[in-house]
Amino acid sequence: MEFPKAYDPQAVEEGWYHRWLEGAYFRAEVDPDRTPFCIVIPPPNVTGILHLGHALDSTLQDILARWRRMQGYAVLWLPGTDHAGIATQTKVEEELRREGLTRQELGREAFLERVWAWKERYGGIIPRQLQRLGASCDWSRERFTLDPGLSRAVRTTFVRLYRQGLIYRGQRIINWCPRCGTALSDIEVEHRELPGHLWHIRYPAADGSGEVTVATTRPETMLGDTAVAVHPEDPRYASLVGRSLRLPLLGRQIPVVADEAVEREFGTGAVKVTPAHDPTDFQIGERHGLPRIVVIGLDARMTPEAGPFRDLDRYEARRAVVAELERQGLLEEVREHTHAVGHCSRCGTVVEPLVSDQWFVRMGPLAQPAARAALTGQVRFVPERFTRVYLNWLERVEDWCISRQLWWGHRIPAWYCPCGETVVAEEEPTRCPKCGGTQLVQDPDVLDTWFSSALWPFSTLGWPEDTPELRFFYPTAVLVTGYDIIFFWVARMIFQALKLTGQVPFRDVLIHGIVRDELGRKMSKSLGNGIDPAEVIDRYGADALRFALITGNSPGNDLRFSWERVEAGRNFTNKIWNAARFAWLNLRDFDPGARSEELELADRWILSRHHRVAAQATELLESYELGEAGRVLQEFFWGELCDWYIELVKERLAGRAPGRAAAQATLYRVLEGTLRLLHPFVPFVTEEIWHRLPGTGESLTVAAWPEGGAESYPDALERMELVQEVTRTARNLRQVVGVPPGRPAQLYLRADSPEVEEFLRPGLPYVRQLADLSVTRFIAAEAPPLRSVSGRARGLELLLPVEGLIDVVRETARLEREAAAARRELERVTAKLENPAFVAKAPAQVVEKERARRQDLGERLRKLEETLLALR
RNA sequence: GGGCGGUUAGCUCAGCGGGAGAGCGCUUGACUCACAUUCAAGAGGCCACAGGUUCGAUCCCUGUACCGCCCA
Repeated sequence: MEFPKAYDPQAVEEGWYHRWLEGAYFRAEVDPDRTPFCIVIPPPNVTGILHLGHALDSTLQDILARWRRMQGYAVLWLPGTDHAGIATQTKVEEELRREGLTRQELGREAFLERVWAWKERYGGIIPRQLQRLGASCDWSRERFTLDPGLSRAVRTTFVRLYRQGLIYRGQRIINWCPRCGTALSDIEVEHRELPGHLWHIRYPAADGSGEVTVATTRPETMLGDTAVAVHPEDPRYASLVGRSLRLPLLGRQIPVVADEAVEREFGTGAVKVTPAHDPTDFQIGERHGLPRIVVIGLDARMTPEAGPFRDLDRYEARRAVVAELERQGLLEEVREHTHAVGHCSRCGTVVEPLVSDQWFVRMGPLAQPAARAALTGQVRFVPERFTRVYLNWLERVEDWCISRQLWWGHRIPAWYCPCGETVVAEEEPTRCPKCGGTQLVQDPDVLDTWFSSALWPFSTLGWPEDTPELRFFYPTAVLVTGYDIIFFWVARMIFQALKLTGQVPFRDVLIHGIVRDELGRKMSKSLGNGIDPAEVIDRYGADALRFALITGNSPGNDLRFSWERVEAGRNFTNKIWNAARFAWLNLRDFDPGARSEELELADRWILSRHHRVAAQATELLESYELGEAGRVLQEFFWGELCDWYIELVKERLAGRAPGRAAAQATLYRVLEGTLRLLHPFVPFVTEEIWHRLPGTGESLTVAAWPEGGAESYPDALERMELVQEVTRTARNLRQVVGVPPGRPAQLYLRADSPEVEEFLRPGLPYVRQLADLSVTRFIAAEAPPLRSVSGRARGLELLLPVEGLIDVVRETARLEREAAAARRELERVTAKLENPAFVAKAPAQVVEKERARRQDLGERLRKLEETLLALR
């Protein structure tokens, strides 16, 4: 077998994914003997492509899934996509437009065939990209929101909620996107602050006695005014309430009403009321029984109700209305004014609030239990602060408009009879239950895509059937998603689950931030700053991308993408590869089954560290601190296993020092165990390496997770810490003196006490080896001074003899810097210890630590001053 | 207007009651028999500001400033 010097992800990733699929390691089975662990993927848009946000989201899920799988849970990570009503339909309509066609010309049936064909063509992209990322989904259970089973779940839900009065059809104000030609829910509207104007318009009294000035940002809607409202406690207008005004331009009489919704400070304190075109006005209209006059149509043009302004576009109408008011002297003033304007979150068009007949979900009765589930901890948000975001939304949520004037989606299961009867049923009714007529016509609209997504955690498991999967895997363990869809999706899943299954859909919700570009901007199509995960994988490998995405940021915060981080990830995978290569070269004659000989200090140290790190990683994963877990493992692998242990065992493995077999056994155990710990984070490189080691099994994906904690040698940990400190100081002295690399140096040690000397003694060969020293020798405290440079480690002094002259000036400066630092520290520590409150109240352990520090600092300072004196 | 997050090394970010950390960048040295996608040594920080709690605050509390996000 070959073991190239550099890791080449291209050469192994695809092959491993295939073998994982062949081995069916990701296949989830209902197994009552094991604990279930289920994650449903947030279904991406079926015809979309994977972006870095998905890559982050999926990596987090994959880490959890792989980790739990290794722990022995029955893991189901269920993949799938949603039909993304507006987005997909829009794409296909664009394609039609290029052919000079519209969907209306094509007709509903033929159009839907086109969309399905489109879905077949592009629907496989995302799953393939997830596979490249290494996602350990159970593809045999892949779902699509328009699958028959999931469609049935949608119909069942609709009918059930309708019968309970939780779904109704009614005339309410909705957000209309004139470009998409459909109603939108409140959260599909993005409010953007835009500069505009505040027009002050005079409305004369009907009887000619005076006038009222109203302020508005949308003068064109005045054509639909059916009242003017003032605050009931506003003394300025108290006498006006109940009187009539004459609406300018159209001349109809409208009343002045008093309503608490009016803000007295805004404009003049009197507002025009257009119930058909403003949500607040709609509510005022409801309270006062005002008529609703629709003056802006679905095409964003003025309706015949607008009289002389009919057929004008809404913005043309605005200009025309303002011009006419001005001509008639009714425009009192115009002020600059910025205000929030709603835009379609899908296409960016300014939405038009207007009254129309739509289907709604009554939110009051559903929101309350959903809030309680979070308050009682049945659903737990991680990080916790997102609970508030969720609760605040539920508190003030309005009824949810679920009908869309689209063709691509779940058709609303409601049929209308000419007799006026509405039939809501799961299956198409043959005749009207009221009049027996057969002229039933189905509602032409479809449901909001999120209506089906809201059922995802249980519809994918077979609901409304009582399937074994549903019974075993539901409620799911954790949902992983971005904070940007807490309202759209998370909240809706929770209230639907509680209503329909009587259970929460998941116990935990792990929220992450969004991935931004290198400049911190949101990635978007219009900016063209998106980065294709496939390109990153091509260049650096999936493991490098995964590692870059999950380290260096904290849960719930946004993450800035950077190629540098990916490069660092790639370097890490290469480091893992090469450490394994070293092991492989040195384990050719190793028998994992053989009894190992006695371990020495370094072996006991690295084993202790390994177990401690395993325990730490497990804890961090349990608390969803995946990035921190990854960081801890990287730090251990690189900073301890490679930089210290492997360097140390080189002598033994090469036969230049005794204890080769123990070194082999330890290296093998620690490396093999750490590969397991790293596998959820970087699955490809670890799997590839694992199979190159002797005595390993079928696949790392199903190898047991090392829980850690077992084997620990506290003395080895402490001793190695001192070895490291002495080594570092010795290396520093070498550098200071300018001993050329490769030329062994001599080092003398002067311990503060015999205990320190004894403690360090077993580690001395390590120091010699690592700092490239020919001799290390303890000398007595009173030994005559040497011509040397000195440094200090805890409890002892290091002396590196100098041949010839040393640069007295430089050395003096260096030592003075050190002495100054030591003095500062000593003062701080002394002040602390002289504070009786500290000694009395701080934990004994802390006080003891400070005392030891004072001791050591005092010693250090004394030695430094001695040396400085000698130099002068 | 309400809420949330951020302000820590040149850059990007971790840490969050007891000696300020990482990656990248920078300086110096080394192609040392796993790795130059590397190794060793080093420079660099009143942890935004002002109060408070505490024996002790980068960390907890209150407020201020600036940046960003969400909701109205």
